[in-house]
Amino acid sequence: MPELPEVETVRLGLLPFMVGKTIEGVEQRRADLRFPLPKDFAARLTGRRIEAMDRRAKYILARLDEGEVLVMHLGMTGRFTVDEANGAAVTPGVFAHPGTEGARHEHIVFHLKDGAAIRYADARRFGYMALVPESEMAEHPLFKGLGLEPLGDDFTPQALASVLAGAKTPLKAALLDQRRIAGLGNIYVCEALYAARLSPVRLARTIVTKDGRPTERCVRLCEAIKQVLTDAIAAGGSSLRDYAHADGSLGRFQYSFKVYGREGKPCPGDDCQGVVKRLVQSGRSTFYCPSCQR
DNA sequence: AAGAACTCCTGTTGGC
DNA sequence: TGCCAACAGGAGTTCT
Repeated sequence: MPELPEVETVRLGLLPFMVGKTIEGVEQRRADLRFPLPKDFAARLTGRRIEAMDRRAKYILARLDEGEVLVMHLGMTGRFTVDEANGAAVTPGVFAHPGTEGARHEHIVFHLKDGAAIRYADARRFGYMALVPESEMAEHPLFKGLGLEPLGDDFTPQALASVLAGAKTPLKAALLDQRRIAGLGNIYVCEALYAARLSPVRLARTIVTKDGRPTERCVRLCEAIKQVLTDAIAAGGSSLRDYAHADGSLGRFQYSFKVYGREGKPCPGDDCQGVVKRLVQSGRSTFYCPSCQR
């Protein structure tokens, strides 16, 4: 569920509570999430100090002293809440659920030495955590095949062209493929394609020249991806099912959706009379305007 | 070997 | 109101 902007929002929210802190203990309430949790997970974390928290694609990376990295992926329903040392509860991100709803699926709690607790709940358990030595990150299966970082300096029209060149798959599927670009999900692919006025059905290779150079469409798409993600992060990400409970810590970008979830509504384009259409591509909903996205 | 379909799991929603 | 199918922000595995 969380895509890059939501993961980034969660990371920023956790940052002040976790960086520089030492883990006093870990409650692990089940052996696995999507995958088995690391062997001796709690023991290996206990006593470690969190030196930094970074993000790669949709992964949050907590860099620990002694050289390991705690890798966290939220899957579809992963969410963190923080019990502050002073007893207040904070939700650093966009996935707050009111009341006690989340407690049933609370699988992991990190207790910090300063008294704070970082709680991880995940109803569907598509999230996962791993412990990877810093030196093995680049070669680790989770990261080895990961594609371009869309907000990185090296995400250029040429770089985008190079990962789309020759791809016979529709643009929608290509942009969801984390081996090409890492961090986009269903919402932001739809929104970026709309912003670039490109059809999700168009074959990816058709925005790359025969010799692998970006076409004007590819340049537009590159810009659109960066813009949509940047705007979404600035808005604190998107909160869908829980947006009605907005309390200031929830994302606001859902109010800026142009096409996502807007089937049957008029295209928001200034001089477009089109209607937003929904179709299914590789089992996922795609929303787009057939009139102005070509 | 690329690309699409299936799969994991639980909760919510919309249509009858 | 109740029931149930469809669907949900992801992505690894298995098929074709």
